[in-house]
Amino acid sequence: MEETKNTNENPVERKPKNFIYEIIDEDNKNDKWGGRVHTRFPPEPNGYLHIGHAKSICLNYGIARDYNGKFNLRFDDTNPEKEEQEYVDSIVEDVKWLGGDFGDRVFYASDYFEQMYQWAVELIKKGKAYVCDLNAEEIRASRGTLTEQGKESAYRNRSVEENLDLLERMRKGEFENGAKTLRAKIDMASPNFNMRDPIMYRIVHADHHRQGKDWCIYPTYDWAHGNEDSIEGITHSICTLEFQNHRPLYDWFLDSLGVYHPQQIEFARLNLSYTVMSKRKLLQLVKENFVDGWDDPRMPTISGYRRRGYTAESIRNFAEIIGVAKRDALTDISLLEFAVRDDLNKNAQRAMAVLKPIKVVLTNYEGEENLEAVNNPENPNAGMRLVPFSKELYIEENDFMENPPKGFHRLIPGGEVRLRYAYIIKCEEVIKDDDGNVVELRCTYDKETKSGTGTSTKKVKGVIHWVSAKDAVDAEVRLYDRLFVVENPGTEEDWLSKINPQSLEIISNAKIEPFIRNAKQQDKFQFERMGYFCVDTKYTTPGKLVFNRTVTLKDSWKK
RNA sequence: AGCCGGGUCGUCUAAUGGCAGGACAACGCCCUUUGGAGGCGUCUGUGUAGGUUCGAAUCCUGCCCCGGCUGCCA
Repeated sequence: MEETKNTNENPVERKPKNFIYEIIDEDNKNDKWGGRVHTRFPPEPNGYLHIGHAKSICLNYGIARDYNGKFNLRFDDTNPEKEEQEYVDSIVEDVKWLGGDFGDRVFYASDYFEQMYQWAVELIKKGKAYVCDLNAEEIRASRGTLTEQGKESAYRNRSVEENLDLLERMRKGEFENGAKTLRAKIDMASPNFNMRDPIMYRIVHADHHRQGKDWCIYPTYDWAHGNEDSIEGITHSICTLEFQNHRPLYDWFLDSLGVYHPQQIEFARLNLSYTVMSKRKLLQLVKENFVDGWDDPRMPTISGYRRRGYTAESIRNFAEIIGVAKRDALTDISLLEFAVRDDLNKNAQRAMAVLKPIKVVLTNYEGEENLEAVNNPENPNAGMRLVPFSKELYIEENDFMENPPKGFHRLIPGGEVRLRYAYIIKCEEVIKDDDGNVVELRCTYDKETKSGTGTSTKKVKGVIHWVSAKDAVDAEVRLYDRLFVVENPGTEEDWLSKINPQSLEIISNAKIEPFIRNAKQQDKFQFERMGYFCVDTKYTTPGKLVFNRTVTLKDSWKK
């Protein structure tokens, strides 16, 4: 996202990325906004941002960047009962991390409350709004149904003076929660429910995380949102499909006020297979401890992916890959995994780590030596490192099979395999405990086969990783799997029962080559043949390294 | 049932009256001291029935299917 080059290129000449770019190109051609492009990302601070928000951030920020426009971060904080400063802080951090550059343009809907109030007064004066005494249940009952029109409120035709007086007293706190509302006077017969005299203000005696006790009436989304966009001079107000039915109301408020009127455009929200995306459900996973907080590496939150080892770059690329359209979609999680593998493959330092160790003793090897290993075959500039080698090693438990299936070309009794960057070894003896478990392999090495010397013509099919037993660093490794066992858990009645009981496996005795000792939080590695891993930010301590598996390597070996 | 929106490979997305293309996934081959990466290749699609047209994914009509809407949430 940070590239700003090619900004001289005329956007109209460029192939539009999606239907929203087409709209903007058209607007610019017609000089609709005087060439301005100004977008915004308007989260409510009632939870942490998830990957669906990332799509929206990339879209909105990307548009501003591509058209040399502006991008606002705006907190839509109109509901004091659900919003908290903790969420504000996390959102700021996540948007920045993703690369959504809002500069100093952080805004709060709550800062516009006075302006919105004045506009409400204007609407009353124009005869387009009224104070209604009906309670929630009465309003619901009078709204009608899908096929029947609603009934007009008995309070609909109060005088302007009475409405003005009542609204002022609502603001002063003279009435209980829910006792009165301010409603737009539109059309109780409209086939669109949103136009059946929607509520503009409700009475909520609650402390607001920023405004404290200043207000006890709060604007509803429909009343507030267009006002916010108008005040900020937004040109294209991009939101998700479920707001399509609200667009006539968005337009009605702004037209009735006669103020600056941005254009609302809707696109399909992201749904990802094997995950839930609703904030309500994510909140429940956190509150009821199904996961270890909002940034649990199994969560589809931005902070969860970050902690898991996803890069901002890979999430941006993912957003680019999936595109933007208006049809509902369930995006396969493999697209996201591809994006992160693609990035990490090019950039992650390689290391050898044995997750489930089994001891190998080289009966004909004495002494020790340091062997050269490539840090990143995709990047020659990453250089080389030295890996200690000695008589006693660990290899991966499942790189040895006593009774291998056809096509298995790793270590078997009497068979040979190459140790990556080292020698070819032969398994001479299998040592078992009383229960018949393999506990040690006695092997011989062929000193003519040292890696890189070209002194051997011997060829083996298999190459396995290893670590020197006395040099290895112990670490905890956390292996994650998808959080749900069904493709679309969000649509399941009993979605909590679809949680994958094996979504986390903790390995406490992994053995890693010694340079890993200096790894810092969030450092990313490819453990060769095992996958991509990063140092966990929550459980790593000075004395103990904890790694999260970001994603596996693609493994084409099938049993 | 009323209104609004939407239906293109298994998945996501292009083609805006003129060769249905790309990516992911899958599969095969080549290469490989990561069963990774890379290279090459294969497979698979316009919901349906009509109409307009030299020509339709695209325009028109009917039907079918999917999503959203009856919060003082956003």
